[in-house]
Amino acid sequence: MATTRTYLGASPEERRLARRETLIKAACDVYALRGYRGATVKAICDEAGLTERYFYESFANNEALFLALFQSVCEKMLNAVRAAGTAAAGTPEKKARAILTAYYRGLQAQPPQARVFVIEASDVSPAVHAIAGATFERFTDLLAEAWHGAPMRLDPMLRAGIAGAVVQIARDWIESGFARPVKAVVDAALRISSVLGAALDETNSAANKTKPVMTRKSEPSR
Amino acid sequence: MATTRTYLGASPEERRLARRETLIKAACDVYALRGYRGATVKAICDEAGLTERYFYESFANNEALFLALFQSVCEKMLNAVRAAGTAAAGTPEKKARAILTAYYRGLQAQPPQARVFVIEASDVSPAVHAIAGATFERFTDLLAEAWHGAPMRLDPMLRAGIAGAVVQIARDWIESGFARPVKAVVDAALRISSVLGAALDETNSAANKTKPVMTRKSEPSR
DNA sequence: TATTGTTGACAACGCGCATTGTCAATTACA
DNA sequence: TGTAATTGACAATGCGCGTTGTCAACAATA
Repeated sequence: MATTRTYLGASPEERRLARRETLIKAACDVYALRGYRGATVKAICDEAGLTERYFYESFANNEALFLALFQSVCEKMLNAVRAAGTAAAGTPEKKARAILTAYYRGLQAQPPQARVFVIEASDVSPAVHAIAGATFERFTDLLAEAWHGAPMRLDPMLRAGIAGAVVQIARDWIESGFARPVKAVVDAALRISSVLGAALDETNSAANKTKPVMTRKSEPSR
Repeated sequence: MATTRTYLGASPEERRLARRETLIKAACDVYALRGYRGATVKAICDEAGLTERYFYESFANNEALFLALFQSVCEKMLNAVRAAGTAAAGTPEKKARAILTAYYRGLQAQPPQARVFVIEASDVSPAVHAIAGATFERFTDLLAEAWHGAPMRLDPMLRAGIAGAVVQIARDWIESGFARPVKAVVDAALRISSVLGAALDETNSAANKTKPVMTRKSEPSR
């Protein structure tokens, strides 16, 4: 029962990876249709046209699949957003607007996925929660950099607040069925994120090289 | 099998309500200890010293109990916060600070409950989600009123953003084990909420009596 | 004290789903 | 073409927990 032969023109590894991809795509559809909670292993396998055995061949369980998918989605989102920020020339506000517009447009382009990955993801599991947190730390750093013009140390609580605002706006927008134009959504997020410009100017005017002396005792990241 | 006798000095209704209260208190402890997901009906009943029969006598299911408890917690929180805002005299900023301080202090006073009701509550069920949403609409209205000096129509997206910021700051703070002083937390939230002052002055300078003419097409509440 | 409402301990059933196992049909290769 | 790897369909098991039901022990009233 070794696994060594080519089959249908593909090596064992190729077949395994192909199945893995098939499962991921199927899972994405099922998540979008039923939500993560309602997505049973069987439903995903049916959608993929594969059996449970091949599910467990590539993933320890449903959560592991979701985690892999979520991680990839987050990376893509961050890349798109970073690119938009880099491409945008002009005032800090224009850069920040470009970042936020890229984010919300990305959601609007994939409504079912947006629902799953923005609204449901946070409480799928601690691991997913951690990825979401790290992703939005980076997202907010990009925003701060846009407003300030250079990489920036941010107060963790302020960063959390901005991230929370951006995400909550996304949630409400998604739940409303994208009832409002992107511009209105971006405007609200932009207005809130603008405190990054002011806040940074106040507290860290020259703190991007030397660490501030009055730093807090500890910094539990999340 | 009518239920009419006094028993241990209490009428049937009194006994039923006493059991209900016992269950609610027990549930609160179990939620705090294991989280909502880990709180089985049996665990709550064991903690209460009652049997499952009496659970279903007062609640349709676990979620119904949580909903009742959550609703009461939200009401108390809003009352406390409203009182703090009313009591605080002085500049808009001082009023807003009083509101936020009351909120975060309230969380700090009950760490396990804070974890459950701030972090877990949102995704217990759609009904709970709705309560949470409505609560923070009102919370943000209080903040806006503090900043502006009078009740105010708020852009829904802006309101969502502010609410998201306040809550996300709370979440991070709780997950850090309340690592930072309340003042630092309040400062961050206050800074973000300050856009309410600016935003309202811009868009609705005299709109608290007549509805603004340029109102948006529709307003899907959430 | 006898009867009946009331309570607590606990068994029993059902359901959904994850996870593993069986077996015949299909495909590659010697 | 025959043998062994590979696959798909599907049954079988196990587990957790919600929910309902049983029955003996306890308390109140006539």
